[in-house]
Amino acid sequence: MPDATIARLPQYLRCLSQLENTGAQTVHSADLAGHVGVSGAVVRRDLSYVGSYGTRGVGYPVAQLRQKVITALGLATEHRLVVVGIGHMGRALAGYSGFAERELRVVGLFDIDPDLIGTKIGEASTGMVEIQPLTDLAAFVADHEVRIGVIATPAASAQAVADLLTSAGVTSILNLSATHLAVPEGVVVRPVDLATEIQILAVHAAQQEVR
Amino acid sequence: MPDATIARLPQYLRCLSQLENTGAQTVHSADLAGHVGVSGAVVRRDLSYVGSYGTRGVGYPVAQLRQKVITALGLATEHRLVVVGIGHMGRALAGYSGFAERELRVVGLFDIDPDLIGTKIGEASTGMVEIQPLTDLAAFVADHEVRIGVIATPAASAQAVADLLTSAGVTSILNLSATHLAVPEGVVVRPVDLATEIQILAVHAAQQEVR
DNA sequence: AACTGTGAAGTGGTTCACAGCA
DNA sequence: TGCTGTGAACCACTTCACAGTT
Repeated sequence: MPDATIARLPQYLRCLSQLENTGAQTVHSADLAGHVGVSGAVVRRDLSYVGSYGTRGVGYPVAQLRQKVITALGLATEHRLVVVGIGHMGRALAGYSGFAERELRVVGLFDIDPDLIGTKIGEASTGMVEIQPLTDLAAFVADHEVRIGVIATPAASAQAVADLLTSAGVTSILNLSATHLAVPEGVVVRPVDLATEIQILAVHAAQQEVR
Repeated sequence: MPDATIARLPQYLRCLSQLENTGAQTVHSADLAGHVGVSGAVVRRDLSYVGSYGTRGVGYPVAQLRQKVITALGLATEHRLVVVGIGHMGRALAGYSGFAERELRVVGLFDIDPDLIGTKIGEASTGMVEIQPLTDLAAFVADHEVRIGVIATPAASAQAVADLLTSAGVTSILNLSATHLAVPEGVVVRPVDLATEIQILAVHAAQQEVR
């Protein structure tokens, strides 16, 4: 299943949940497409990956489809993750309420700054988490069988953190640190750099200016 | 020029700047490739977009190449941007020191919360910026000819903010709000949703678990 | 008649592999 | 000999278009 499809499934899911609440029985690919901002063809292709069983001439059964998407996304089980580097970005993640509905649970927060250790952050409803010293990271990850780590540290410490995470058993890393990370075979890293995203926009804007 | 290439150019640039400081005259595609984590072929292809003039058998002249990359990225002129929605994410952006070296300048911060209005945030070195009420957004964008906007509001208000931005002249939007935005023709939106990124990692991790 | 499911074509980007040049 | 520049193959995803099904 393409990453692009995985990225769209949660959006379909949100629509499907709303539809189920309103009591709708079926939904057309075009309806979902409209809400998510893609074409009907994309929706049908995406749903074919989750093992779709719509009815030609009718549409998709809302409830069953919703269940299919839920299992495809692995929302049956909770996914534990740790966040390393509790600056503004780390805080934003720790307090992000959107994680709950995706069964993503921030179970550990880590930072090297002694002043931060012991502080509890996050939403009271979704559970506060205490910031722990970086030295406890490896043991914590191993003990709690965490497989997902977020690196929100400055670039200089990112590689060291990645080494810690991977050696402790993390297989998936979200890298917010704007550096390339070297990781062992089998570990998947997704880099996200907001400065780069804006840079791309700036180049587009500059081109538009010329035209 | 592909977006993927634009995204890599700043990374090459960082290497080139370092190399220039160390006094290196030339650099091989393989050297840059190693630092950025791609193949030499990608580097050469990318550099061909910026109008490369390396020497076969020798490599690229560091100083000239650096200049070429700088102009390709439009770093000659400063790009002004506004951030709407000053939660943790908005704060992270406002205070992000990496913007300076890319000539990205946060000139306006906006929020709807009256308690935040007037607060100044950002790094003292790169310039503090005061949070203004959302009602002043359109006028500010038009007056200061801002072309780039970042939406870091909750999903519910994102579309309204996008409408405000585009009608005031913004042509490029970074959408951190996890919703699809409908915008006029010609406006480019880049969606970034950290929850979705982690979701993709979670699906990969789950698959790995099974294997 | 209406809408799904999917081959087939198209698109954007990466990789290969090698000719071209110092 | 060594490294660049690039056509051509390749791959992943999107779009088209239409046959298939109720």
